[in-house]
Amino acid sequence: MDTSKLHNKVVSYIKNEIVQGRLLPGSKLPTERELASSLSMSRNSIREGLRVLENIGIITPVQGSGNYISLNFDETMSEMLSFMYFLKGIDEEQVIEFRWMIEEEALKLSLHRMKEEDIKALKTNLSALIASKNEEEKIQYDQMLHSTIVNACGNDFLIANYNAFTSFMDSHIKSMRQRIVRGMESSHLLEEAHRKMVEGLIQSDLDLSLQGLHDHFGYIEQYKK
Amino acid sequence: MDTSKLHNKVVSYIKNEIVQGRLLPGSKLPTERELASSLSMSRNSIREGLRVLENIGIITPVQGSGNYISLNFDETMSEMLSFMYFLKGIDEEQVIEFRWMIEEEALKLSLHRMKEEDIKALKTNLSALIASKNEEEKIQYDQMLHSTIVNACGNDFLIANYNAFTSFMDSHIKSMRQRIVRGMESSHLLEEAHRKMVEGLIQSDLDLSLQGLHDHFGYIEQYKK
DNA sequence: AGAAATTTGTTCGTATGTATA
DNA sequence: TTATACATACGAACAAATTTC
Repeated sequence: MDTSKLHNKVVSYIKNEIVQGRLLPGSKLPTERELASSLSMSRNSIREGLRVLENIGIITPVQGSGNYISLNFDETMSEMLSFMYFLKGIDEEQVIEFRWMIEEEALKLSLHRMKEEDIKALKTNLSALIASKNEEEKIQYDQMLHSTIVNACGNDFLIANYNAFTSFMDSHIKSMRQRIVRGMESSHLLEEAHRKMVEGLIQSDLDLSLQGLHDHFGYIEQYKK
Repeated sequence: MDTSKLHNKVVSYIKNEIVQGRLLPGSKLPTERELASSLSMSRNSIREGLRVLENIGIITPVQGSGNYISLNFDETMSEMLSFMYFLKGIDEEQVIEFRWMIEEEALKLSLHRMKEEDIKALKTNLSALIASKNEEEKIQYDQMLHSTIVNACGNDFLIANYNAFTSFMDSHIKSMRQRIVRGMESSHLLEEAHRKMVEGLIQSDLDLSLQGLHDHFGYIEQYKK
């Protein structure tokens, strides 16, 4: 870490306190004045460091009370992805392509790692998806179903990536899910794709699951040749 | 974006300037005093906002000169991944698993997207890997070869993820590459794995490429059943 | 080459709004 | 309700690095 800037002193200090187990989620940090005193730096520099920690998702400041350990990185990652999207002018095909990749790999992992409650949740989501009448509901249950699958995969990096990406998609390309849902010529095809995914997961049938995923995203021809 | 805090004013202001195309990479921001004046806030608050922008990777401050648009998110992502790694106590198998997933998907994409120069670079890397005598060199060329493949895949999200992850691995689990290299019982196996990957890519033979990748990471039994 | 001006880095002091006991 | 503790915010000043003349 860059130690040339003074404000990074408090960043690495707090990080280290967390790593050492002396600060846990919910813990209250020393007051800004105390930090300034103990680290021998001004309160302004302390505050600049705290803004970095806040931005990373490590702390949450509460005026009048104090700074608290929070530990939620998804939002920051999502913000960065959003900005990348704008700046690089990334086209939507790349977005779908990436989402497809993540979900395919998650599917492979979840196949053998799903717990009873995950399967139960999947069945519920699928039923709700099929039962839902309007597009808005379909989109909602579609999202929940995919999220359930990925969050059961057991790989924290993959999960964090997906959650950040999902949050990014929902805030900046809201219409994407809608277009995917509409892209399935009839709602029957959409239901069928999800049914395959869920059935495959329950029966540990990878090919069936992947076929469902393929049906779901398959209208992108560029990917997978 | 949270607008309750004053310092976020400058964050959204600069972001918007970039999105509007009025600030490009390399552009110099108005001075802190100018920003303070034009946004009607103190220099201290401006600076807190600039620390956020710096942390995201949007600007790079230069003492005595100014703040400049930079746009490199890899480092921030890498830092967050690092911290996730520490905090969640993620085991190394998950790390390798995630890397494997990324590389496998990148391989599939690169197979049809590699340019002449990429193939040339691959051949060079492979030769250098085979020719290298000591372990340190092997590790270096191993890294370059994998990086070449991923960066040819054409998906910016995947590439950003890989670069962040690579940077994270190299700074926190330096020994991982070493162990992979040593994990191949003889250096012949390591060379063979890479040869398959490169040959497969050149001949558009996906199975051969994937087999090479599998040989490379295959000592993890948990993944891929 | 060197001095002056500019700009970020850092500090101190002060005032205000919010939370908590 | 009051008092205390705390984060939020401002302004002025000096140090250090860079740019300009």
